[in-house]
Amino acid sequence: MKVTIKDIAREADVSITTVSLIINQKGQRFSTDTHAKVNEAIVKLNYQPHYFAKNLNKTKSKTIGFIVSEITNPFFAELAKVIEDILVEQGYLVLLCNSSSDLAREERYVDEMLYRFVDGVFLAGTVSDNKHLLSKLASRRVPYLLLDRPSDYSDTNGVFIDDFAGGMTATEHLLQKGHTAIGCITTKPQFSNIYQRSQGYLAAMKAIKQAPLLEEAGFVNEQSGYLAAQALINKGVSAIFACNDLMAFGVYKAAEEAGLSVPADLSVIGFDDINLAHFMSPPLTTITQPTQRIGAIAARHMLALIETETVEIATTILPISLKERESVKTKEKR
Amino acid sequence: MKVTIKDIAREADVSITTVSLIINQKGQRFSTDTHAKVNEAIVKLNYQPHYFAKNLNKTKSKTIGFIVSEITNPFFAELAKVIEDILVEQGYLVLLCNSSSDLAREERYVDEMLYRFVDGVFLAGTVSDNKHLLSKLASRRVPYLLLDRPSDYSDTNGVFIDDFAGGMTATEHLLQKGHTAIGCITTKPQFSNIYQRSQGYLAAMKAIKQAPLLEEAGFVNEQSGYLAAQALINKGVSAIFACNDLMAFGVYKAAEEAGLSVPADLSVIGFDDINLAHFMSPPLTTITQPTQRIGAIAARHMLALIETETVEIATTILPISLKERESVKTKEKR
DNA sequence: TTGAAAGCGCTAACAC
DNA sequence: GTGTTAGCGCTTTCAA
Repeated sequence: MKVTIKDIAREADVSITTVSLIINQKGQRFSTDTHAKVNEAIVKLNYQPHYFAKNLNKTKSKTIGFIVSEITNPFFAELAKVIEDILVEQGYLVLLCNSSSDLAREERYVDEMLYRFVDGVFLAGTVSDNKHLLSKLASRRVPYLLLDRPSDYSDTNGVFIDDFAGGMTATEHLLQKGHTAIGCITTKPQFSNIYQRSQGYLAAMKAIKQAPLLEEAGFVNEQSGYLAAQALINKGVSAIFACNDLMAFGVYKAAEEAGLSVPADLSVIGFDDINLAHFMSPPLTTITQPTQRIGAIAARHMLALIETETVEIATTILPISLKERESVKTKEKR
Repeated sequence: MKVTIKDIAREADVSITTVSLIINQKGQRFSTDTHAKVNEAIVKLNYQPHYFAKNLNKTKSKTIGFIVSEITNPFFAELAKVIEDILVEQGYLVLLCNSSSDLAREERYVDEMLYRFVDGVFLAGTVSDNKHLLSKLASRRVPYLLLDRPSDYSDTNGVFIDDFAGGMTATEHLLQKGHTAIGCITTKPQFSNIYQRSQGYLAAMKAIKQAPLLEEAGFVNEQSGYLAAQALINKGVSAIFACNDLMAFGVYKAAEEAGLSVPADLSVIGFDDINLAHFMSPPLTTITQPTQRIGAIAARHMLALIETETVEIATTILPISLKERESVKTKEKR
């Protein structure tokens, strides 16, 4: 059967307390000899601690939950990967769950995670109307960190970017290049951060008194972007700001089908700067999210929250930047 | 503090045995009245079972491990999503871990998963030289299922596709379209399934006595595909078979930089049929993996393995199909 | 129909 | 320096 601490104690001819303390690095007080005997027995019998027994009267598990709205969106996959790398390095295992932006499912995940005594949970791009869910976490005193999309309830720990500024930057870039008939593909206000990007667009358009051409996509994926782009193209835009890179893929497709060449006939700008943006034809000009930094800061912050046991509120907003590639061209005057 | 079974027993004025049995649907023998009392108490006190205590003398955890070689490859993200959807539906939680094709890391994950008493583990696209890892799983009698890439040790449960046939199909399609100078971007033999695709290519080329032009990419991503494509283009190919869709992105880029238009000057065919393939410019002709089916079969198989407690070996090989889009064009005779 | 009590493997307060 | 022992919350055997 399974080797237990008892077997080690018998083998090393000491008490189980001794073994337990030595295993948990709390055995300074024991003689070198005792240490040696115990360690030998552990190796000899190939002892492995028992997860459930070890944690029975603890509330931690060296496991961290990560709920993501859409794992097939490379932006989230890249972010999850960065964070997991750091956390694994620190001895944690990550329970990565895909919610498909379904609030009920997110709550279900939180329940399951709480049941399993996760040490903390990340919520990346999840539904923002999540008061109930967050209060569950809070009442169990489990630290959580929101990523990408803030909650509708302001006082939450999280790492975000300045979406509004990103939207403005993207739009201003297009404006600078001489475009005026600029369309923007946004989404429902519920996807608050993405919606903010289009608010930035609106602000930039308003600043120079240009009429905005906003199109609301159903989801924030390629297909939605494609459909919305068709509508915008019909309205005669010369440039489109897609509120994420995935939707920009859809814009490229709609342009091609309409016989429009990017960027000669239609300029396109995205948002996120996923790895693939560089490999699109033409390479996509986009707003870069500092994914590595977001991940690094988030992981460190989580570790701090877990280890210090303080559930302090701290929000980090990281700056974005414009990444110019080849999908935007100066609009020629006629 | 936490509400325990003891509190319920006191509240309902029965013994803890009674409560335990009723909670675990083993209380047929109790009176309706007793059932009612217990259930009321559970609701009233908002009782939640204690994960660690409940599992203390069990070897299951309603958690399933999923090790994936590269979560940022949409193919794996899509596959993981399909499987997770089914498993969650069945009451399991998935421990999704990204290994970046690092064997040591995969072993580490297996250890951690075993430590946490996962009910089973999926290995998707992981390193095939994994005898040691698999034997750990086997000796603990934890069912596992390989996906995408078989192990170098034949007798493993798994769901795969016919990679060799896929490679042949892709190549034959190019041949049929009149191409003869066909390059193929493969990878190291260690990535056995992807390598098999290029073996299919080689077989198809050999069958009509055409000299193959194989280029080995370092990794199986966009950048590697890009570099390999440059080399192939320099050799004057008129068509390229990229052994996965991600590499095809790199081919598109290399073509563009070389001033070649796809498919007019260069035909390209991929492998996997990720969602994005449809949105590339031009839409990528590729070999379709039946991701939904793979996932469904794998999930069902895993559930069966877990529930029947039999660790039977069964390998499923699913057929692939050619998905014609617009990246392949008939080669004109000069 | 119901309950008492042993025990799962480990931790930690306390005693020596 | 080291060991005894009482739990942690739950399941399960056995007795009533």
